[in-house]
Amino acid sequence: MSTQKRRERDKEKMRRRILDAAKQLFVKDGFDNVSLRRIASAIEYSPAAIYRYFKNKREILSVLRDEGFELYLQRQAERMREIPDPLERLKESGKGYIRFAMTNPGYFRLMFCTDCEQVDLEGKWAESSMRSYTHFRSNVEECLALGSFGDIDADTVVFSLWSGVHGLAHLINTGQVAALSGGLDLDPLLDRILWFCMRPGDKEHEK
Amino acid sequence: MSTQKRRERDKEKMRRRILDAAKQLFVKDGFDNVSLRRIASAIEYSPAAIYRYFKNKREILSVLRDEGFELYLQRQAERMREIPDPLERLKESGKGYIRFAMTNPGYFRLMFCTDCEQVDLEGKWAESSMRSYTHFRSNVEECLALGSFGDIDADTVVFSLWSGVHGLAHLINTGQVAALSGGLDLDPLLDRILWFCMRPGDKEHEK
DNA sequence: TTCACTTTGTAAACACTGTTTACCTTTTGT
DNA sequence: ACAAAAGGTAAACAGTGTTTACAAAGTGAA
Repeated sequence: MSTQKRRERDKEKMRRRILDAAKQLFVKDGFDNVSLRRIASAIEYSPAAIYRYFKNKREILSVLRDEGFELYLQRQAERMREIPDPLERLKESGKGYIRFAMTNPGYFRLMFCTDCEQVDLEGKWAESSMRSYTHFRSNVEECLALGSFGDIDADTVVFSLWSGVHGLAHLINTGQVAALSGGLDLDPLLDRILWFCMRPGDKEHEK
Repeated sequence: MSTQKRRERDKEKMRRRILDAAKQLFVKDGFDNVSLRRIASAIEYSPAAIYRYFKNKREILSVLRDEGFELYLQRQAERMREIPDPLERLKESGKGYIRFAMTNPGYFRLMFCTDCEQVDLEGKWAESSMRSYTHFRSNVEECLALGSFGDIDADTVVFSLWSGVHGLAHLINTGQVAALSGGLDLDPLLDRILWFCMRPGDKEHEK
């Protein structure tokens, strides 16, 4: 009867325990520096037990990544609802991306910096990240409709801004900005960078 | 007498053999997926032999990274010498960066995507990458002197452009652009992106 | 209750990893 | 000729992800 449902709940509970333990460790020490034995001992089970719930270590990463995107997307969406102006909203979402990378460096790396192969189990690059991308893209298209960037196609703007924000986050994350900016106050610099990336373009396409 | 010098040359030759084998493997399969035993068997020595020439695996990476930067810098410098206009030169160096990332994905990751900790042996983030940065920065400053980006500080432009180009390279490298651009012709898109990133800014600082 | 069957957990093994140790041979400078 | 140093290695150490064989417990039906 309901035995089966209870067992399914139990199974889900166990998966959660594994995911929580793994997330904590991955975020702290990085995917490659966490062994299954450490995850196992964190939840006080044997290493082999984990394989009853996940087919391998990569699948754990994959699920965590998806959950992370879901959470990130939700928080982002909340904040963005309060900003009616598309361009202002675009800037703010860029700031959110950077803020996320700085406050959760481990999680950021998990979500945005692991290559497709490493996480991709069934040949489809997680669709949660796809949804994040779609949100961003429609925001850009709003701006374009208002003429914020002049006469230019969406793809160019989308990938330019995405690259800019992502690259900045990545450079901060790997410690390269800190190594080269030389004790500069980072926060106002970030604002200026975002402002620069999203500065208005020419109304006329040259040449 | 000259015995000592010959021995030093021999030692250097052996280091080269190790570096060459390691580079080939690292570039093909990634740092973490290459074992010392594979490097060792590639040069037909025992694994332990390598430790007579490098203190550990990370040091091999560190040296390769440095050499890579040296080479990259040299090639870049050659090309750039032929372009007198600073802004045009800046765009071209961005293209060089992307081209490098696309034609040598493994090497790109080795050089630009390994975090400081992983390669940093003596607490100093390799100075060869620093020189690359200095080159780029002075190019930006030339452009600023000509008013190419309006009235704005160097740091903002430097980090904006660096982020943009680096981020794009990284997104291409991890397969995310391919996954999302959906069969678009990449090459002309790249041109448009670079053109967009380096579009002229306002002459007047708003607000 | 008894019985087959599935589920859940584990110890042990497998084939790896980076690195260190002890030891041997060869080369060196005196 | 001889002590010292250098170059190379097999074996071991402690670790990795994963699989296997097996035991215990829970389940549903006779």
